[in-house]
Order: sequence, then C-alpha cells, then structure tokens
Amino acid sequence: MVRVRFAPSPTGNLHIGGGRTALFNWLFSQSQKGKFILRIEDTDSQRSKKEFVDEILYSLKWLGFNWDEIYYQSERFDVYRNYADKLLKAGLAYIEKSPVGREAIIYKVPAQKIKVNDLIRGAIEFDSSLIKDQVLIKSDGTPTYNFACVVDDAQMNITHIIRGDDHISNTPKQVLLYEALGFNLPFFAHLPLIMGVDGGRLSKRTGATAISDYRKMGYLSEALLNYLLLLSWSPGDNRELITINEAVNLFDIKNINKTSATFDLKKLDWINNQYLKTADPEKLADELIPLLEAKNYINKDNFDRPYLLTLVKLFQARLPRLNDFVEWADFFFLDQPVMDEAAVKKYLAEDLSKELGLFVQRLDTLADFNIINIEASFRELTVQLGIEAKKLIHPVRVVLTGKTIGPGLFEVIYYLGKERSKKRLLKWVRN
RNA sequence: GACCCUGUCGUCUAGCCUGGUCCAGGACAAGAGCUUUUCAAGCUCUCGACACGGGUUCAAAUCCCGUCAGGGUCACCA
Repeated sequence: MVRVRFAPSPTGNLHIGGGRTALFNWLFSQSQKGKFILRIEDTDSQRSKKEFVDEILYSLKWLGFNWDEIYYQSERFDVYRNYADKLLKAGLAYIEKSPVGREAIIYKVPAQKIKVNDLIRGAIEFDSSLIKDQVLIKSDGTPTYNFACVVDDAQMNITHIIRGDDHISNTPKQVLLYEALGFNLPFFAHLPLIMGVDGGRLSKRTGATAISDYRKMGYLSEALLNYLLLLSWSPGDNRELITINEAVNLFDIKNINKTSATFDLKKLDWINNQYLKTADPEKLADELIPLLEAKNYINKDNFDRPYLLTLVKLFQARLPRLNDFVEWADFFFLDQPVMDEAAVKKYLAEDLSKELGLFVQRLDTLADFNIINIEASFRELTVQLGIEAKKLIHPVRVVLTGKTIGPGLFEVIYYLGKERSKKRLLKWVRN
C-alpha cells in the first residue's frame, strides 16, 4: 500500500511551494489508492507556533487535502533518542561535548558512493566522502531534521517521499541513515522548485506566498489547484483546464517535469476567471457576503439575497478574482457612484442635460420597466436626437456607475432600478 | 568555491525515452482587429523558442561529449 506524507514545519504559513508539494503527494496517494499522512515537523520549539499549525491545517483543508493520519514530531523525541542510542551502541555514532559541557550525538558518515534512483530525475550519484559527520541529536536533546525525518518516514511506513528539489542534497545523508538503522529504503521523487518572476526563489518580495493570501485575494481553490498542477505537470493533450479529480485518474508521477517553473499571476488570473464563469453563484455569494459587509454594502442578517445573486451572475464571467466584485459592483450598493475622474473628463465634459433629461422622461413613461424596453426606448431616443447610440451609452454608463467599464448598460439600468437610475441621471441635468 | 539538479516562444508547456510525420503544436501575456454598448468578457489574426559548439547518422529539439547559463545545497533551521 502506497503511503506518502506531507511534512510541513509550523514556522510559517503554508506557502505556494508547500501547497504544491502537498498537492502532488495527495494526488499520488489518491491515484494509487494509498494513504496521505500529515506530519508536523515542530522540533524547533523556538520557531514553531501553534498558530502556524492551525493556519497550515486550515489551508490544506481549503485546498481539499484531507489526511488519513497526523503526527507531531514534538511528541516523539523519545523515539528519536532511542534510535540514536542504537547507533551509538553499534558504534556508528559518537558523542561530542559542546563547550558548555552538553552532549550531542553525531553520526559518523562512512565514505562511499551513494546511488539514488529518483522517480522524476532518474539516477543521481553522490560521494559521501564530501559529507561531514551529521548531528543526530543536538546538545539540547532535540533531533535534527534529517534524523527525525528518516526515523519517522521509516516508522510510519512511508513508501514514497515526494518533496522539493531543495532536498536532493539531503537525500544521500538520509540514505546513509536508512542503511545504518537497517530500514528499507523508500522511493524518492524530487519536484522542481517554483520560482518568482525575478528568477529566484518565490518570496514575499515576488508576490504573496501564503496559500491563505490567495484565498483572501479571491482565488478559488479549484483554480489555484489547476494552476499549480499545470506548473509542473501536463495531461499531454493541450488541455489547460483540468480538475483535481480528473487529474487523479490521469496522473503518473513519471510525467512530472524536471524544470523549475516561474509563478505567473497572469495565468492564474485567467484560470481563476475560467472557474469563476461556471461557478455556482450561491457559493460565490457566500464568499462575498463578509467582504460586502466589511464595506457596509450589506448587512449580513438583513439583505436581499436574490438581488445579490443576480449581481453575482452579472459580473462573474468577467472577474479575474472574486474580490474584484466588491470594487467593480460598488455602484449597486452605494447611494451615489464613485466617479472615475478620467471617465468624467472623457464622457461628461459637455453638457448633456437635454439628452439625459429626455431619457429620464422616457424611463418614467415606460409601460413595463424591463431590459428590452429600456434598450428600445434608449435607442429610439438616440434616433430622435440624431446621434449614434454609443455617443450616449458611454456617458450614461459613467453617470450611473462612475466607470467606463462594466456589464451591459441596459442590464445595469434594469438592476439599478428606475428610481436610482433617475436620481443619478438627474444629478447631471441642469435646469 | 565544492557537490547536485535543470536548460523548447517573455511565461507555463507538448514533442525527447522508441531520431524522420516539427522550417516545432497548445495556453497565458503582448500587439492588431471584430463585437454598429464599454472591457477587465467573447471571437479572429499577428509576434514569438529547440542556450551554444562539436560529434554520431542519409536524417537530431530528440542520441553522445563539451561549453555556457540558471537554480539548489553545503547549520546542533527544517
């Protein structure tokens, strides 16, 4: 039975790189009908924080990675100590006294060639004579990363270790420990790293790194997953949109790319928009409610939900990020729209009192206030005035929304309602 | 510096294993146009890459070697 693990250290949030590692571990476990194990590597009590554990679990759940088992290294110090003692007794490790007189256990690294057959990269060879002796148990009694990792992976029967490229150089050290402890070697698969746009490591400087930040920015987890998936794997048939469930069926670890990829927000935005288009408006509305409430646009205990759903449908096909709705649709919630100065300059420099006034009259006398009638009446007016429809459409949009862009004008008028539309139009009519 | 990994359009990739169907395909971005209502949506088109140099071969993006470039690791951090 395949058993993989994701082993984050709670010294920070779950970032994009970690999320990607979790993704491929989870994906592999699902495609192999195996188990996905979570191991919190909190041996560093100084830097490990409970809040980060919570944040990591929260993000993993948001991404949909449910784990079968969870372990905390901080609860297993005696296990590591026991194995270190074994190596000590076997003469494979020695004790070193620190200047303050405390004892650390050090592994004596034997000189030999180490061959690792990486599932993604193929054969990699190392020469351990270049590796210095490794600390197993630090003088404060806590285990080092490489030692705890090997003991746990073996004890937890991890069959495949799927992790970032940056761990390649840890691999020979760990292989040596597997041999010294008499454990069976697992398979190794090293994922390419994700780079920032500057070509270096993904960092706060090159964009948001925490998975939870992407949620806050209005990305759907399905979209983020799709993007991360495509960053180093491809279904091979030119498809760009693929759900995680489809990927489970098509996934083969051998098809993961060897090359590191640059994280490109533009493409993420595009993918996010593709998912937003077909997303359930009810679900989107639920995500938006707290954001709209924070802006005082609605009161979550008392608002017109059907109306909100209508607005969501009106905008969802054109949003790169869900949160953009708050800004783009603000004029539906505000008493008066926030005017874009450039738009006013461009479309409302001339006095349109006559045109707008006539349109208000037409709205008043409309037999039935619906989108079709509004448009018909509007176009009649432009014919009557002898002007091109767009000469009036753009100014009216600015008057009603404050912006030059947005949904179709007649839908805007309809959903804004007769009274609010009139009120905004009249503001630009001088008597 | 040493060791390791990697090198196809600006970016993500398909193709590479099993050489010819590739004067290299798709997507994002960018640019142009269309949509007699905007665009941040949709549609159409354009621009644009096999890092370089040697081999091997009738034939190389695909195999081999070297160079160069980028990245990673060298902690009693994980």
